[in-house]
Amino acid sequence: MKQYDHPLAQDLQLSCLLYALSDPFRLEVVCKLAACQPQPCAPLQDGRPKSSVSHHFSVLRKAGIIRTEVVGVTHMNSLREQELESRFPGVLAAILAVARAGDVPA
Amino acid sequence: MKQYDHPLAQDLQLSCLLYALSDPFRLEVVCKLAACQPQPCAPLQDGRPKSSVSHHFSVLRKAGIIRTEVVGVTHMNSLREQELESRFPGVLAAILAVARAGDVPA
DNA sequence: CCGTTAGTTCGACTATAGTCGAACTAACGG
DNA sequence: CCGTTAGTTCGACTATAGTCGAACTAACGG
Repeated sequence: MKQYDHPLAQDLQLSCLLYALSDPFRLEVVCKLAACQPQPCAPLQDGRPKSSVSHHFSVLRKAGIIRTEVVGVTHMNSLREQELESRFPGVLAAILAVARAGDVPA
Repeated sequence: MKQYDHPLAQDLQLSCLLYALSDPFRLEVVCKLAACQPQPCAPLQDGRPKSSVSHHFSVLRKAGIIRTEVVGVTHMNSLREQELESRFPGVLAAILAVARAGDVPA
């Protein structure tokens, strides 16, 4: 399998970023990635079928939020933090801070 | 017409806020409001039919981003900046800063 | 009162996003 | 090679969001 295409930081759209993060599952994935990078998709599935998970990762990838690298048989995901920070200063950081704070486990 | 109901700051959801701002028209409305508050809906219509505009204002209202007060025959909208800042510190400010920077008129 | 202004609500339509099973693909491991 | 692991792609379905015209509503202004 070839490596993935990732959009250039300069081509990213704020609307797409916000949209991608407005889904609770995707936001959670991003939070978990922020806590532990890089990570394959599997541990983040949270009980969903692989095809759904794959869809969400693809949305995050197209929004420029994550980078996926094929390493052997696993696909390692990481956040494009520096690029996002230079393109959208403060945005991801503020969102992650709030999302983490809301993560109080019941 | 009665005044509107606005959700309490503590009940707001980050996902809803991000979702509301992920629509380019709504983001633009929020930017314009940030520049000039309070403002009625009419000057922000941007050529769309009233029913569409009303829908978008309602989404922003339900997400807790704007407050609408009925003043005579007009409905004055303003951002709930302080409340959003205390509920979601830094989020709106960062998004607005980026959105404004991208507002380079052609 | 009656017209006007400002915006909402309703309903029908369209488009898009998410969901998931099934078939597929790519690379590793023995 | 052949099975396994990890994830993608496809296609069908469902649900939700946005769009807009038409009818409505609330308050003002004369």
